[in-house]
Amino acid sequence: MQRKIIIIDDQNLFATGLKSLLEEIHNVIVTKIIPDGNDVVFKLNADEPHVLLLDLNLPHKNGLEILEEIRPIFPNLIIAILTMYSDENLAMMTKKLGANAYLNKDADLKELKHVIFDLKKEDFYLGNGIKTPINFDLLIDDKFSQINQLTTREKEIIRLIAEGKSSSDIAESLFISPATVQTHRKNIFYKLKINKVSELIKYAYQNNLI
Amino acid sequence: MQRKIIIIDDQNLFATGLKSLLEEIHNVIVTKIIPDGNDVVFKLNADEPHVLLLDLNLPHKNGLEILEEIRPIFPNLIIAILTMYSDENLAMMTKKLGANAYLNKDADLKELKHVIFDLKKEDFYLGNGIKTPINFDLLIDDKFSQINQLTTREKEIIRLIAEGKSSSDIAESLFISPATVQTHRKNIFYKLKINKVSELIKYAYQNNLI
DNA sequence: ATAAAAATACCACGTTTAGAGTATTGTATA
DNA sequence: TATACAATACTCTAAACGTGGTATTTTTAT
Repeated sequence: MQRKIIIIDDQNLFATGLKSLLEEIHNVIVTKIIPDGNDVVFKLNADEPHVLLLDLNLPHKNGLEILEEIRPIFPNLIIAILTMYSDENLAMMTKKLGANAYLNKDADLKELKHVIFDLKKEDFYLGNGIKTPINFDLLIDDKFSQINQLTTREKEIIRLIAEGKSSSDIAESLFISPATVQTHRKNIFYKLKINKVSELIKYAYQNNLI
Repeated sequence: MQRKIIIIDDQNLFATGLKSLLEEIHNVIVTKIIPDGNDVVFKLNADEPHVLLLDLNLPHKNGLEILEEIRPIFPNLIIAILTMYSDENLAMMTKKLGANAYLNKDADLKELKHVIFDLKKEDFYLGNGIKTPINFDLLIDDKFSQINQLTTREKEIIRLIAEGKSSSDIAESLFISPATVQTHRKNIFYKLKINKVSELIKYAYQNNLI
């Protein structure tokens, strides 16, 4: 049977290249490439695709948000995350949010074919490139809750720290007291179970906070 | 006339997708996809390609090193950098090393066609997605010399700092005195004209040092 | 309307950095 | 064989950070 696919990816060359590659497969058609998170529900409704290939790193609205938004609306849609991050924890997070597959952009065509033709809506396929974490479910909840525990203000401050600003710099630019920045810092460190700026920035980069 | 292309990119899906896309163009053939920096000279020699599409973010050996290595050996080859980084400074660096184009992976097919068919060996084409820096040549020399000024040990220490290690942690794992680590730290900061760990890590991420 | 969560702000203390020096040893290479 | 560069190591000082508290106000959600 024919499979209709939609790609959500902001890297034009990757998306069009992938489309070209997929359409070499018999019975596969890419009906749309969506470069950002705007009006995704509307665009999916129009095409009634079988499979959605979803990047995480999108401008403004990220893939996790999109996933969270569309999963309840399209319960039968096969949603495959297709990202450059081989992060097991991230993968488990997307599983929690209802994704059906997590693939690295380093994946091969065979894996994609498997995702497109074989997956059922209750399945979760983890790409070959991604190592399953040992502490599995524990880790999931941990990281998942970690990121959700961060408040807007805290994330804002993380970004400023990552830009290379000191506590007093941040205080100035947010018009708050340096002491407050210190408190936020303290809370961030506590929530993320870290204790150095360097770890914070590493965390921020690896978890797409920047 | 026919144009033979080689792609060096470790993201399999991107590379094969791009191949598929390019070969839809009349007279274009992708003769090889190279997933790492090993034996590039040998592999290029065998195919005699007209155009090389080179990613920067490769495992073990990075694109800059490959560029530096092959440019003198293949003076007539059109080398186009194709990367996810829209960093003007990085672009200027590759220009210095003899690249003929710098494209973002967000580029469109028109730009690629231009690169493949129109560029002469003395040209340098800067992709649409990349903003030209104001201080241009100044910046080039600056950043270029900056990165080359870093010694092996210094880069090693940057990586350890970025992993979240303190000076004493690093001292322990390298079997040197904390004072020495401090000295390296000082020199790194001086060379990069920065003064905070956060700036260092930002620099490291943005310049592909991690 | 009220409880919970987020954002604000302070004190106090010890640790770690960043910045400025100086200096010795080993290793290339011109 | 000089000379430069890299790697090593030290002192000292001031500033910034990390860690433990406590406490008030504002916002959000029930």
